[in-house]
Amino acid sequence: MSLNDEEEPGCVGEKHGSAVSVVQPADEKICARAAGIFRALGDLSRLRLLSLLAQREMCVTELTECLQDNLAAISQRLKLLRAERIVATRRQGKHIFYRLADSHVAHLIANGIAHGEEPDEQP
Amino acid sequence: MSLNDEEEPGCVGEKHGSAVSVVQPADEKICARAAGIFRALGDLSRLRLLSLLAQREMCVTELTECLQDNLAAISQRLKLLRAERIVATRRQGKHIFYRLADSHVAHLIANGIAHGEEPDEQP
DNA sequence: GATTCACTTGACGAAACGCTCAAGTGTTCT
DNA sequence: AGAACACTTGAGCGTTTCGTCAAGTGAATC
Repeated sequence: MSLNDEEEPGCVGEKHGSAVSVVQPADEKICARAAGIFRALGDLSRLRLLSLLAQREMCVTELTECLQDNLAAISQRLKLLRAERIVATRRQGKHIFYRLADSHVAHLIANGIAHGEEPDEQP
Repeated sequence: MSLNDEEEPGCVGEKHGSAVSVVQPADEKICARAAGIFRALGDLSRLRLLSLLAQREMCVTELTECLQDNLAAISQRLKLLRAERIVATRRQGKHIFYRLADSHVAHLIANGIAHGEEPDEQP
């Protein structure tokens, strides 16, 4: 006989081979958009940049100073973040100011970093 | 004279070249951990998988059915998600059940997908 | 204890990514 | 108009990532 308490090895009470209670993943387009955002946030350099923009609006030169990095590299990162509509821009004379595009993105970043702060959780 | 309303082109009211009000990015380790999590979530296949685990615990075979994909591919994805401590496992006889590792991760995923649902926001 | 089921893992090639350099655009100042 | 400033962009290149295949592990069953 079987050693475990379950009546059968079937996962959800259904026979294994049959696709009876197949759970559907979230809508494809929605998932793709979400994955795009997560991918954009999933790079240390970009996330550092965003953690600055989460504090306040900044122009590219200022970001370059704060991050101590190559101007072109930062511009490339901003380009990607713009493409994912994670940041928005505003021109003022010679400067172009970047900010987080919306509050939703801001929350996502804040939550992610908050999670990063935690030592670990295991209930 | 200048065409814009600002008194000077300086970004934050400070002269541009000087690093007076240099904002610091979030702590390095924390950022790195957060970026790691975001990177792991930033892949369509993995996010689809996680959107299933957000609904309930599942074993690998069941995930394979739901996602209609190669077993080894899914196992590799799970390996990565395990390494980032985004999912946790539980063995029961021959089956290994996967679930989201903690509620924080669950929220992050839910928020990301919720954002993906929105048409757009521009205040 | 040998076989089957349910996975996991290592290796390899293809594709995606991120950085750097050099050149280009747009705006302001002289 | 020309020079200077503040970026942006395209191309090239080394690195990383992903999926696939074949082989390996561990628990249950025969």
